Amino acid sequence: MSRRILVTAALPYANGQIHIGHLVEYVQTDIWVRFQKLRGNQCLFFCADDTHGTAIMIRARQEGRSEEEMIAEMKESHLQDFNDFQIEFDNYGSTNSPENKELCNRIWVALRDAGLVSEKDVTQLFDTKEETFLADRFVKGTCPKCGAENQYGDNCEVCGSTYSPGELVNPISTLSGTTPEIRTAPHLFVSIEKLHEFLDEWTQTGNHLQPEVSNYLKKQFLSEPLRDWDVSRPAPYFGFEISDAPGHYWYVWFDAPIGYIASTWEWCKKQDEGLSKYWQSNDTEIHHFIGKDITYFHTLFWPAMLKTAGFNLPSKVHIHGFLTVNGEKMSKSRGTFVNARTYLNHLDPAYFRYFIASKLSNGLDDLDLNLQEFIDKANADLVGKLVNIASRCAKFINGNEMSSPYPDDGGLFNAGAEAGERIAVCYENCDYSQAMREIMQLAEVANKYIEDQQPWTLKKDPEKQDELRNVCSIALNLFRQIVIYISPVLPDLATKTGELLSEKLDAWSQASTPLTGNTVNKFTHMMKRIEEEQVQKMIEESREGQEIPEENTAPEWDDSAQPLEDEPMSEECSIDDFVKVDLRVARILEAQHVEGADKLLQLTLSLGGENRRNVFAGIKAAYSPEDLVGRLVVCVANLKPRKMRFGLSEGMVCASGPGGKEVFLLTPDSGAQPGQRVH
RNA sequence: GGCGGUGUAGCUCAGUUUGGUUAGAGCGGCGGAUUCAUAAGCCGUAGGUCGGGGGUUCAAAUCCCUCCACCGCUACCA
Repeated sequence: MSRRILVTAALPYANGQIHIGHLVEYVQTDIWVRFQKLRGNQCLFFCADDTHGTAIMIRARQEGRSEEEMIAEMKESHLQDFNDFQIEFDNYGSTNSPENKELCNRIWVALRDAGLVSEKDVTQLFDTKEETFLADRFVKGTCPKCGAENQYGDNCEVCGSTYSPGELVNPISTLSGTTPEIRTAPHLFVSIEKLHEFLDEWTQTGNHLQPEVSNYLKKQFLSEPLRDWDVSRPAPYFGFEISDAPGHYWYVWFDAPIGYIASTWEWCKKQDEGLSKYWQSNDTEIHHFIGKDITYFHTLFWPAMLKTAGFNLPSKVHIHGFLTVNGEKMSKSRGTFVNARTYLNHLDPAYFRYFIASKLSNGLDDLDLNLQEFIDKANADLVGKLVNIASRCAKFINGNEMSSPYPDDGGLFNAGAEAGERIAVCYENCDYSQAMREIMQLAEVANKYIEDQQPWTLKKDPEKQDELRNVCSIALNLFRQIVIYISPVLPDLATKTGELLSEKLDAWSQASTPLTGNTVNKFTHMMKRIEEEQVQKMIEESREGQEIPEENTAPEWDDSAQPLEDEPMSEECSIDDFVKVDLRVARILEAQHVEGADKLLQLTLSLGGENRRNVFAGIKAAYSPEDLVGRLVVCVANLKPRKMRFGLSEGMVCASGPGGKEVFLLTPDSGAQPGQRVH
C-alpha cells in the first residue's frame, strides 16, 4: 500500500552560502526521500529559501541593492549547490512568494479569530543611523554584572548572567558602530499558552518526536506557562507587512515554516492539484527534518499555528545534531568551514553523502567529520569493498549475457534479499549508520564469494567457461543488490550500475529478483579513490583570508577586514584615560577548572614576589589549564575586584578574539618580567 | 545555575529499553597465503578493569546512587 509522504528540510537563510554543515541535513533528508520513492511511495520533497529579516535587509543595504535582487541571486546559488550535491527537490520556493504571503495571512486570521493575538510594548535598542531596532545579537557592550567587555545584548559569556539590552553598559550597534538609544514600540504576540494542553499531548504522545526531544520540551518549556510569542517587528523590516496591522511585519520565524506549505502550493499549481489534498488530509504524512538548534520553533510554535489554522500536523519532526570537523566546531581560520561549492571544486559529492550516511543515527548527537577518517572510509568502503566487486569480475563476462536461469549460489542472493528488509527498516527509522553497516557486510560476503570461486582460475580452463559465467553472474547480481540498497545514498552509482548491466535500477523490489540474461557492458571505473591532496586543497581554499597561493609567489600579509567590522572601533580616548588602566605582565602560577562553571578557568597570577591575584577568566573553551601554567600574560591589574558566583576575581587577563574557542591570550616577548607595567 | 545528551579496543561506533554463555564490528597495527581487481580482496592475530567510586543481585557495560569529563540547549538571535 503506497503512502503519501510530504518531506521538508529546514529553509536555508538567504544571507549566506550553503556549507557542509547545512548539507548534513539536506543529504539526510534527500536519502530518506529517495528511499521512500524507491519503495514505491508517493514522496515529495519541498524546500525554499528563507528570505526575510533584519540580517537580509542590512546586507542588501551594505551591498547597495534591493533585497529582492540579493535573494534572487542567492537562491540561484543555493539551487546550483543542491543540484550538484544530488539533492533533488520536487519544488524549491522562496518565503518571499505570493503564495507564502497569502498563507501567512490565512494562518494569521485564524490566530486572530481564535483570540490568540495581543499587543504589548517592547523596549529595544534602536540604531539611529541604520534606523532599525536591534536584536540582541546586533548589540555589544560591557556586561553590567561582571564588567566583561564585548558581550551580546542578552547575556554575558563570562559570568553567565542575563539582562536586557537596555542594561548593557556602553552599548554599540554592530551594524553601524554607533551608540543605540532605547526606544519602545508595540509588538504583536501569539498566546500559545492557550494551546498548552494540546502541545502537552502532541509532544508527549504519538511518536512525533524523538524521546529526548519530548523530554526536553516537557522539562524546558511545558512545565510552566508558555510565554507569549513575539511575532511582529516594526518597520523598517524586510518581510510581509501584516494585513490588519500597518507598519508591523511578520517576524521571519513566523513566515519561514509557512514556506513549507507555500512551496507545496507552488508545486500543486504546476500539477494543477489542490493544496488541501496535501496539507489538509488524513492520507498525507508530513515529515520535517531540522537541526536541533531550531527545535522549539518546529515543536511548539509551528504545531500551534497548524492546529489553529486547520492544517495537518507533522507526523514526525526528525531532529539531528551538528557537524563538527576534526572534533571541533567548523572554523574559518582552520579552514574547516567548507562551503558546498568549495567541496565540489575538489571532491565528488558521493564521498560526503556516504560518509554522512555512515555516521547518522536517529539521535541528536553531533557527528564528526574527521578528514582522515573521511578519506579512509570512502576509499576502503566505497572503492575497496563495494565498487571492487564489479571491478573484479565484470571483465570476465564483458560483452556477454548473464547466466539464465540464475545459477545456484548457495543461498547468497536470498540472504541478501532478507537483509534488504532489515536495511529498509533502518532507512525508515533514519538509522543510516546501521543500514550502511549491513550493506557493507553484504559487500564483504560478495568479496569472499569471489575469493572462494576464483574466476581468474576458471578463466584459464576452457572446460569451465560456463562455470566462470555463472560465478560472475552471481557476483554481479550480489553487486546489483547492494547498489540498490545504497542507491538512496549514491544515486550516481545506481545509474552507472544500471548502464553496466543494461537495466535501470529504480525500485527496491528489484533487489529481491536476480537479473538473468542481461548483457554486461564494458566496465569503466565507477568511483575514484580520494587523494589526500584533494582534501588538503579544499581546506586551503576554505581558510579565510588566504587565497590559494600561486606557485613561487612569496606569501603576503592579507589580513581580513572582518574582525574590525565585527567589533567597530571605540570612541577616542586621551592618554589620561589610558593610564587609568594599569596593565601588568603576570605569570600564571596555577590554572584550574571551576566546578559548575561552563566557561571559566580559575587562574592564580603572580605579579612578582609574593603578589598574587585570583582571576576568573572566560577562556575554558580555548585553553586547558595545564597549557597555561608558567605562561606570561598581560593582566588588568587595577581592575576593581568583582565578586562572582565562584569567588572574587581580582583582575582580567587580556585576550583577543570573538569568544568561545576563538580566544587568544596576549603574550609578552621573552625577557618581560612579572610585575612590569605595560606602557 | 537549570535541562538534555555523550563517555565501551589506537580511531569511529554497536550492544544498555526487557541484567545472564569467554563484551562485538569496521578502520588502523602485526603475521600469512594469494594476485582477478582502482596496491583493492581473503585468512589469522594482538588490543578493552565498558569514564571513576559505591550499591542492589547468584550474576551488572546493562538497574540505583554519587562524582568527573566533554557536547548542546536555556523563548522578543537566525
